[in-house]
Amino acid sequence: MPTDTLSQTLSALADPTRRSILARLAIGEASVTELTEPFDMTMPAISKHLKVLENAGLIVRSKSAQWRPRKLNAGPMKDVSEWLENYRQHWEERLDRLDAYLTELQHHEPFNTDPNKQDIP
Amino acid sequence: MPTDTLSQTLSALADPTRRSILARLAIGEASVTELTEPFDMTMPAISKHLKVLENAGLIVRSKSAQWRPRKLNAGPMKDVSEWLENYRQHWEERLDRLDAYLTELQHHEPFNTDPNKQDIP
DNA sequence: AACGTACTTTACTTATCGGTTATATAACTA
DNA sequence: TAGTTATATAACCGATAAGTAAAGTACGTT
Repeated sequence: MPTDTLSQTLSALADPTRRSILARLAIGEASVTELTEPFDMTMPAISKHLKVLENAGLIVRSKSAQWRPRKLNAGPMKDVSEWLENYRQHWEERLDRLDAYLTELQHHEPFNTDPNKQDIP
Repeated sequence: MPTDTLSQTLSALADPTRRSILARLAIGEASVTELTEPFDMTMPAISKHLKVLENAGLIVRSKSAQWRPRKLNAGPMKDVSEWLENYRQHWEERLDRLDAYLTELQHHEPFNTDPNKQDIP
C-alpha cells in the first residue's frame, strides 16, 4: 500500500514514544536496549516503533558486533517543515494592509450561498 | 483516551485527503458539499475527515442557513513548526567548526559499547 | 561447544481508522 | 404542509496499528 512520503513521515511523528526516541537520538546514536530503557514497554514494542521510524527514513540502522545502533536522520523533517511554510501566514499575526482588507471583506460577506460564484478572492 | 495535542495534530495531518482539504480551506471557507466534490468519496467520509480536523483544532465550523462552512485554523500547525525547529540543525548543511569536530569524533569512535559510559558529547 | 547478550520475528489480541450504506435532522422553498 | 437541499449520525466492515509473549537469530565469551 504505497502511501505518500509526507503522510508516512507525519504518521511516524504522530506518536509520543517515537518522538521521544527521536529526541534521544538527537543527542547521539543509541542501541535498542538503551532506547528501550526509558519506557514502560517491551523491547519488541520499541523494535516496532524503530521500524516505523526507519521506514519513514527518520533513522538509520548501523551495525557494531551484536548491537544495531540507530542514528537520527532528520531529512524527512525538512519536507514537513517546508510543507508547513505554506500555512505560516495563516498562523502568524497578520498586520499588513491586504490582510486587513480581506478580514473586512469576510466580515461583510460571511458565506457565499451561490454555488456558481467562486469563494476565491 | 487523552492523546497529547501534538500527536493529535500530526496524525490529523498524516492523511493526504485531509491535507488537501486544508489546502482548499487556505483559499477560503467552504461548505461540506464543496469540500466533497474534488474527491472520489462519499460525503460521510469527508464529514469524518472534517471531524478529525476539527478535533485537532485545525478547522472551525460556522453556520449559515443550512450550510456548515468550515474555516481553516492554522494555530496548531505553529506548534508542529516550533517542535520541528528542535531538529533544524540536524537536516541543514552543517559547516561550522563544532560539527566538523563531532563528525571527526564519531568517525573514530563508531559506537560506544560500554553501557556505563554516556554517549553524549 | 555451550552460554549469554542483543536483538528480531512470529503469532496473537484488541483498538482505531477509513471507508461504505442507510437513516435522521435541520433549514429553506413552493 | 410537503418537498428539497445540506449535513450529520449510526451501524457495519476490512485493514492497519500498537501492544504482548514466546521463539528464533547473530555475535562474543568461556
